[in-house]
Amino acid sequence: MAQGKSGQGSRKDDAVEFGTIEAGRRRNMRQLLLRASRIVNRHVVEGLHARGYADLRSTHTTLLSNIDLAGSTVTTAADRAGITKQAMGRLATELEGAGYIRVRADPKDARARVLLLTRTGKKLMLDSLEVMAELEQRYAGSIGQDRLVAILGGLADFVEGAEQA
Amino acid sequence: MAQGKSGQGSRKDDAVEFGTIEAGRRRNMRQLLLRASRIVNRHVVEGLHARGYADLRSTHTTLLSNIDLAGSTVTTAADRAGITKQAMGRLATELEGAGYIRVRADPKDARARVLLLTRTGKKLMLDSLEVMAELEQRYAGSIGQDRLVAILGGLADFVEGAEQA
DNA sequence: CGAGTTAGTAACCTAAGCTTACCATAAAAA
DNA sequence: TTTTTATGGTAAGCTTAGGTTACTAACTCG
Repeated sequence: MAQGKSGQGSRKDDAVEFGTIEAGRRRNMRQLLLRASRIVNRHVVEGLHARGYADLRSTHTTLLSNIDLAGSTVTTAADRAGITKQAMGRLATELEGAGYIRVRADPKDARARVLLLTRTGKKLMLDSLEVMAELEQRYAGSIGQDRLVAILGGLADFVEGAEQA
Repeated sequence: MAQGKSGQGSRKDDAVEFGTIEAGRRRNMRQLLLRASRIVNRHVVEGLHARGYADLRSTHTTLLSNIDLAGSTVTTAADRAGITKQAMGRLATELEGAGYIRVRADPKDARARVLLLTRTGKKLMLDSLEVMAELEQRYAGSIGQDRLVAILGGLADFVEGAEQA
């Protein structure tokens, strides 16, 4: 609960210590992450649309960036992406319907369905990599390459560290 | 995760250049931000619940961390938070119903509604600041204080820079 | 004073994921 | 070889967090 410091406000209603509030208000980690990811998501969608992928949403890249060229199962991709297999399965259905991936049976496991890129899907993959690369360049130009790298590296470690805990 | 580029690169279907894909696949900014913010959100909720605020969701701190102690209007808080006033208005309704804030008419503007913390709300504010402080300490312990600071500072500049563009 | 702007609300929509429940197959145990 | 348990996947529905459109009431400025 509250930190038991002494100095307090004069009015009854203010009988709570507030020395630290303004400090805490600045750069709230939760809010920064939220806003940053909204910004990036918006930019990714814009970039994709600008390249003619009108039917794609940014989350579709979650599948793309988590399958191997040789093909990956739904569960594997989901694990890598850090989402449930149901969520990944839905992405797969959508991308399959749009012709970007095709789904093959796994010869070693009749339960598994292997996702792999079609020709169109590979083009999409390249384009989406390009979108991200352009965005990162733009961001680097704005806040500095070194700081961007620091963010990405730090975030990667953070995510990795926090997810096994 | 390796699965190098050496697969079946010779088939017709693979006639697209893929040299850069593996590189792009690592540490995707969009995905990192998304996962990191999910993690932090979850931790915030856990921390709040652990302190007895069972009825709160993490987004409620979006209001808390964007109003002044002297009171702020819905629109001001929304602007600071980077969300619409409708969204902030809803948060205000919820927090008012739960007794954490109270809403007063603005003497200078009959349209405006000023949000300010109740006694309980101030306690909540302190507790939520404490939650964040603890989390940040925990994160600093995991990835290092300096890297955490770099992330927060970098993100703050990123958000600021990107939002006016 | 009237035109346009701003604070706020209401109703509905969207995105992205999660939970619970279930089936079919595979792998481990008995 | 059965039985049991774990795993890949799907389905249906829920949750979170926010946005869009549309509107009212009040403010501001020429």
